[in-house]
Amino acid sequence: MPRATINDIARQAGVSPTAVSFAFNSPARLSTTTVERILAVARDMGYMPNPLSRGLVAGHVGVLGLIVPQALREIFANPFFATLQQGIGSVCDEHNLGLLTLSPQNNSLELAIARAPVDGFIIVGLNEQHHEVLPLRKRGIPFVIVDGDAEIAQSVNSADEESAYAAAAHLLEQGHREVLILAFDMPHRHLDNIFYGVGARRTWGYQRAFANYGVEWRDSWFLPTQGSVEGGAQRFAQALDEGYRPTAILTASDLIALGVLRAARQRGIQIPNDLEVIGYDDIPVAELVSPALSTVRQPIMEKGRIAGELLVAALSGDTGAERVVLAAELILRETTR
Amino acid sequence: MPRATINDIARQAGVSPTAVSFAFNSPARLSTTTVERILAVARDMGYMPNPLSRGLVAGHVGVLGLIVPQALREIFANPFFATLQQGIGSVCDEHNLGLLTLSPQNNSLELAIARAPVDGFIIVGLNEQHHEVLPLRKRGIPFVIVDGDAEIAQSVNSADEESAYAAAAHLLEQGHREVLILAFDMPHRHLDNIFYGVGARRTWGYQRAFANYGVEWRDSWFLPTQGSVEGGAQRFAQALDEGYRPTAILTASDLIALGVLRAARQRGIQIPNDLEVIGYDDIPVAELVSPALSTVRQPIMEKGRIAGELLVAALSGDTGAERVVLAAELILRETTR
DNA sequence: GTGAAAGCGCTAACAG
DNA sequence: CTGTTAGCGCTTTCAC
Repeated sequence: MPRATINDIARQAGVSPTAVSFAFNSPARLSTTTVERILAVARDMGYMPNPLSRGLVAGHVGVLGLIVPQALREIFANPFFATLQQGIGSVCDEHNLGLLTLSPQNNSLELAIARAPVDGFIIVGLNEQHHEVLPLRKRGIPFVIVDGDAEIAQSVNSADEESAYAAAAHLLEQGHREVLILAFDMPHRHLDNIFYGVGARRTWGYQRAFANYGVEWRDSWFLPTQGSVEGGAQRFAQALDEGYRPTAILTASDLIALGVLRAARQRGIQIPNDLEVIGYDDIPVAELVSPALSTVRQPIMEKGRIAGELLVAALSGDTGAERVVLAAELILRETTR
Repeated sequence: MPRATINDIARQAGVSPTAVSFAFNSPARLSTTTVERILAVARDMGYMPNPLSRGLVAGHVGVLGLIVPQALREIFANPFFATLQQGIGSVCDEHNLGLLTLSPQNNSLELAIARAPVDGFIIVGLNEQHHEVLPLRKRGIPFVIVDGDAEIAQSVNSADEESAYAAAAHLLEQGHREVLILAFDMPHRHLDNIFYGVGARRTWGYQRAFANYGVEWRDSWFLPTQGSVEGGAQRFAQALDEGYRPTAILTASDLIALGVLRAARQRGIQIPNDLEVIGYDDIPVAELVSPALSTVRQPIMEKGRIAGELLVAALSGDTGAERVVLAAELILRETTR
C-alpha cells in the first residue's frame, strides 16, 4: 500500500490539506480540537509529512554531505575519518542535522554529488579546481574543502608543509640518509590533483628538509602507497624485496605506519633500532600500539568541527571565504630513538 | 543567486523543460545535436537536476538511513559503529547508495526519522515496539532492526544470551564469586526497552550462568555504565570508592572494559592477577592494547552487511521477514588468566 | 524528434 | 479559525 499523503489525512479528518499542514507546522493557527483530531487521524493512518516534498518547498533538508573520493567501506575503516566525523558530528548534533556520507557512484564523485539530498557539502582530499568539484562552484551550493586547495571556497587544512619538514628534519638530524617515504596513493581517476593538495604540500616539506640537510632527494625512494594497514605492510614488504634498505621511514598516515610495523615484525626488523618510523595523523591507536608510534599530530576532530561550523554558517547566508590552517606537531614516541 | 532550474536551461537552450529532462535521463529520445546543445547550456549555467524534486517524482533518493539513539559525536567515537558502518557501507558501495547517519533531534528520534530524506532505515539498539519506531511500521517505509527485538520487521542480532552465559560461566568456573557487571546504560528517554533487547538478553545469560553455578545474583553488582572508555573508567573507579572489591568484571562493551583497564592501572591493580576482565564486541583495538583484552567476539561487520542487504532487498520489494541471529564466541586473551 | 500538461506531496500567501 | 490557490523542480504519459 502506498504511503498516506496529506490529502488522505485531510479527507479522513474532513479538513483541507492546509489544515493538516498547519497541524504539524504551526498548530497555534488551528483550534486545539481540530489539531487533535487531525493528529489523531494522522497517527492512525501512520502519516508523516514526506521529507522530500517538505525539503523541496522549504529549500533545505537538514543534512550535511560528506564527500570522500574513496569507497564507504574504506572510509569507515579509517580512524582519520572517524575522528573527522566526530568533529562534524558535534556540529550536526548542535544544529539537529544529519550527516550523509558519500563516495563515488559508478566511479564518479560528480554523480554522487548530483544525487545527494543535502544542504551543503564538506569535501575531503580534493581541490576546489578538481573537475568533479567544479560543478558545485557554478551551482549555488555551499561547500567547504578539507585537506585540499581552495582559492574561492572555504577550506580547512593543517600545516602540512611545515610538519612534514619537521618530521623529515628530525630523521635527517639523527644522521639518517636512507629515508624511505611511503606517500599517499591517489586513484587514477583523481589524478588531476596529484601535484597539489595535502600530498604535494607534504612532499614539498620533505624536499625542503632534504635540501636543508644537503641530502640528495631520490624520486625512487618516494613510493605511493595505499592508505591502509594492509597497504603499508604490502608496500614496505615489497620495497624490501626490491632491495630497499631504509634506516628510517616517513609515512603519509598512521595506518600505513602501522602496516610497516607489522611487516617489520614479521621480518624480524627491530624498531626503532634497525628502523625508525614516523607516521602522520596521531589517530587514537597510535599511542596504544607497542611500540607506541611516533607521529605528526594534526587536530583532526578540530578540523571536522571547524569545517562543520563554516558550512553551517554558509548555509545561513554567511558568505565569508575563510581558509583555516591548523597547527600540527611532531610527537616522538617509541618508534624513534 | 538562486540555483538554475530546468526551466532556465530550457529557455536558454530554446527548448522545452521536457527536452532538458530527456537530455539528462533518456538522451536517446532526442537528436544528438539537441542533447549536446542542452548539456552545453546546462554545464555553462552550472545546472544539475535538483535531487529532491527528482526523488519526489521517482519515489526514491538513493540513501539508506542509519538510526542510533546516541549523539552523532558518540556514534563516530565508537569503533562498534565504525565497524557496523563498514558492513553497511560495503552494501552501499555495491548499490551506489549513500549512508545517512542520524541521531535524536531535540531529544526525539522520531523527529529525526520523520525528517530523513532516505529510502529505508537501519535502526540500531531499539526494539520494533519502541514508541519512536512504531510510526515507521504504519508508514510504508522499510526498515531493519539491528540489536533489538522484532516480531514483524526484519532484524539482525547476535547470540547475546548464549555468549553472555559463556563469558560469565568462564569466570564462575575459575572460582570467581565477586563478579561485577558493568552493563549498558540506557538514556531515560529510551527507557521503555530496558527489559528487552541486547541488554536484557545478556543479563539473562549472566543470570543463567550464576544460577547454574549456584552463585547468588545481586542486583547491586549490576551497574549501568555509560558506553565509553571514560564511562567505564569512571564507573569502575566509583565502584571501588564505594567499597566494591570484585575479583572479576564483565562489561557490556570493549570500550567500557578499556576504561576499567585504565582505571585499574591508575590504582595499581594488576590485571589479570588481581582482577580478570572480559569485554564484549572484539573491536580492533581489543587485541592491540596491552594486556590484550579478553572479550566476546561478535561479527559486527557481518551484522552491518546483512542488515544492509536485507534493507536493499526490502527496497526492491522483497518483503521477507528474516530474523537473523549470528554466532558470538568467547576470546580469551591476556586480561583473563 | 519535441512539447503541453498533469502531478509527485507539501507549504504559504491570501482570502474569507 | 479555516480553505483556496499557486507553486517548489522535476518526470512522464500523451499528443503533435
